[in-house]
Amino acid sequence: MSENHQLFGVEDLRGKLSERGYKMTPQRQEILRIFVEHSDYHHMSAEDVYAILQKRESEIGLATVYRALDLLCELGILVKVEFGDGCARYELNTADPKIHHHHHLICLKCKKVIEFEDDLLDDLEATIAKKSGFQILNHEVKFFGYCKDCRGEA
Amino acid sequence: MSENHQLFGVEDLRGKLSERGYKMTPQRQEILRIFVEHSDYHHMSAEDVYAILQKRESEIGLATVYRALDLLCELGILVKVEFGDGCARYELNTADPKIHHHHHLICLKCKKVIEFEDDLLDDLEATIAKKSGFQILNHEVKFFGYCKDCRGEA
DNA sequence: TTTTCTGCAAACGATTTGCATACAC
DNA sequence: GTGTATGCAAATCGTTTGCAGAAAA
Repeated sequence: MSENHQLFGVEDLRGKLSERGYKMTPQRQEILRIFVEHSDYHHMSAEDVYAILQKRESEIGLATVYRALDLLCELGILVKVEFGDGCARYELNTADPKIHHHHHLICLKCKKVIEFEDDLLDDLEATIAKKSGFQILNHEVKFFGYCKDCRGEA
Repeated sequence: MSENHQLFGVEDLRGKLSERGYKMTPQRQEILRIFVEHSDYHHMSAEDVYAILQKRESEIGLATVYRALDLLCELGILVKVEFGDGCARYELNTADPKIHHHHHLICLKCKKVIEFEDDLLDDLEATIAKKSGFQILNHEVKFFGYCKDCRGEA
């Protein structure tokens, strides 16, 4: 498990919060810490986070988890992702989105989600910006198909 | 409004259904027809489809709409897309997905969804297939940012 | 005739909200 | 002290499901 300061420190959080008139609370701190500590998992749902909190005998309620996740997204600390299974997941937004973008490979058979660390969308973004006048801040790419283990059976 | 035979005819539907042991029903036919007739809109939600049916004084229930949409996706006739607003949309899957892929540009301010007709992901798919052994059947790309009208105000 | 499909209403699960209290500033 | 945040429970909303009757094969 990584230390807090590696990815996102308490003071970074306090700063971003107060910038926008929000308050620092132990709940928000702890929920963010869960993402930092589990940064190897990627994408956790609100229920996942809540389950971890309960294992720690935390008193934090599910509604607070949802509110904190929303807020952390608004601050650009987390990113919301949806895989089409009816529940949203959240991941740490790494410092420079241009550098660390990754894609999700979703297996239609076993429902596994594989991360693919590579971006290669800069050209496409430039093309789109030029043709449409759209200012792109972020993107989300999902590939659907069969993973190595399932491709034979389908 | 286009004629049925241009995009997807009744007999195509009957064929795909019976291939897999499903039955042709007027409900399924009508729901598909709505997509063909509104192919200029793209992505309609179940509620959108239901609203159109009600305007036509159809007796088709919402549950049937959901079931038909699922089925049409399973048959590869429709494609399900999610924009993160908590309700799924569906679009006609054009005959050859390799040819007609498009991307969605989602404006963070006015929530408008703009279609961008261009793909350019073949190289990326090839790279992923080679590196990960994942067999890609389909992909979904969303870009988040500000549209031409909103980019000044943000 | 047999099986699948439909419509309705009830159930469901993820997320949001109202409210009184507790806490950060 | 003031305004925001919390926890709880209830409400909401999109979607799914159970069931009895209707329709396709």
